[in-house]
Amino acid sequence: MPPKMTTSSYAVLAILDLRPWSGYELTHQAKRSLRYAWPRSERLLYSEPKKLVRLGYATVRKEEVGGRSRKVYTITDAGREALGEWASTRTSPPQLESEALLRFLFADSGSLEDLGRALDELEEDVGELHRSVVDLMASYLDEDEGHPFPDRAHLSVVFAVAQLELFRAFERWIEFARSEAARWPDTAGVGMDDRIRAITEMLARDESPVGELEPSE
Amino acid sequence: MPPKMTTSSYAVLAILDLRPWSGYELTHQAKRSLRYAWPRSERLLYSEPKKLVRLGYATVRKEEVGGRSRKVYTITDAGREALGEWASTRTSPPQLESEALLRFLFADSGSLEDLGRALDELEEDVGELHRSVVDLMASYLDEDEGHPFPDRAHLSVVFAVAQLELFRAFERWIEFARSEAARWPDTAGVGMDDRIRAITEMLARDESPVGELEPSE
DNA sequence: CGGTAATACTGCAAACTGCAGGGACGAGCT
DNA sequence: AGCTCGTCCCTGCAGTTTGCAGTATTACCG
Repeated sequence: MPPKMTTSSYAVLAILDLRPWSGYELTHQAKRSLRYAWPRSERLLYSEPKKLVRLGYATVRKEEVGGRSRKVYTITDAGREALGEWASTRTSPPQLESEALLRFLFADSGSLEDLGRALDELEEDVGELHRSVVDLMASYLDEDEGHPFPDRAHLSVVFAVAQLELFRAFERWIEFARSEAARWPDTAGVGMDDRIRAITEMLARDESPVGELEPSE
Repeated sequence: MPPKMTTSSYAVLAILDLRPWSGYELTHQAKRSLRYAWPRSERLLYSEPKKLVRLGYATVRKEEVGGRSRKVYTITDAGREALGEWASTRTSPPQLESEALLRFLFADSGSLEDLGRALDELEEDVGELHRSVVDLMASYLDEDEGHPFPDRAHLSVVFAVAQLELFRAFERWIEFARSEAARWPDTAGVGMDDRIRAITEMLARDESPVGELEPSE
């Protein structure tokens, strides 16, 4: 049986469609683009192109650059065809993985300080991603640098808008969560008090309490 | 060597801290809570409690409910202690996985219709999650239902605020992306035109183009 | 009396991750 | 001349996680 094409395989194939890359370059390119919508380990990114070769969707050639060898992968016509077919299949639903949010949900296992730290860490992590996207946009405008694939700029820029909207949503929530937690005497036992009930009522009406509700005391 | 505690193990342990559950109940409870911040397969959720038992963090007892047997897991003191220690460790950075966003980034592998469909599918999937959270909030206010663990309501409600902020951010972006794509003659070859440059400049200044910029024509 | 759904799991192959390891090269330091 | 440090360029392996198939009982509906 031939190996199965996963979404990760198609993601790598799509990168290969931009230009030929060595395994090493590919993992680093993926770190800059895939990371924001399809995060995968470096290890997998080294393995996928081999699978693509076995399936006839790519070819390898070994290059020797001064004693150091590298494997350069190139997409084939069959590979481009497979990509086109992928574009017409149903996408899988989006998934968010956040240990900090998980900690928040089960914050009564720890102290208020633990909760505060989890929020700080989330802010730090999101802030780092946020800055890196803003910097990337600045580099697209730079006269010397510019976009690595200028005629694809519309896709990566509108894609970046999605990231920044999500980061901003996270940051707004962190503020909100901090101001709520500030009035809790402890992580446990607050329950459905008047304020929490008011927030729940807004949510049940699909309204946002963030920035709308007066901060409590 | 004893098995290693992963974040998933702690997540299951935290659910077990609420009350004892059977494996079956646990997987269904997890589907309603973990899903939004730490999505894991049903299969894993059946395996984790066994590991917790091997580590002494939980105990099992077999119950016979009318010929049908079930394994009920209960947290131990050692388990509660482990939970407390988990609360003080560094959280891992948040990660988003969205095949629809991935498709958008590589939309030039397909047609404009493919792109539109990917956005429709994302809207559908996010809408479903969005509605399920709103419904959950309504059930917390219901006189008959209420919150399953009333004194934990503050945590799950503020947690739900995060979900809804993120869903709204997604939905706003989908609108924006659709209106941008509407003026593209094709998925490929638009590149850094005046409008995309204007958006890039806003992003590089960390401003949001969503709802700010006039819709094009 | 048969069909479908819900209850309540387990086994297994395949996908994916993290870490360790291993050479070769270039730059900078002593 | 020899040394370390960082970057280049991957591979092997053990362990985690997923998806699917399979199993067996009870409950409800027509």
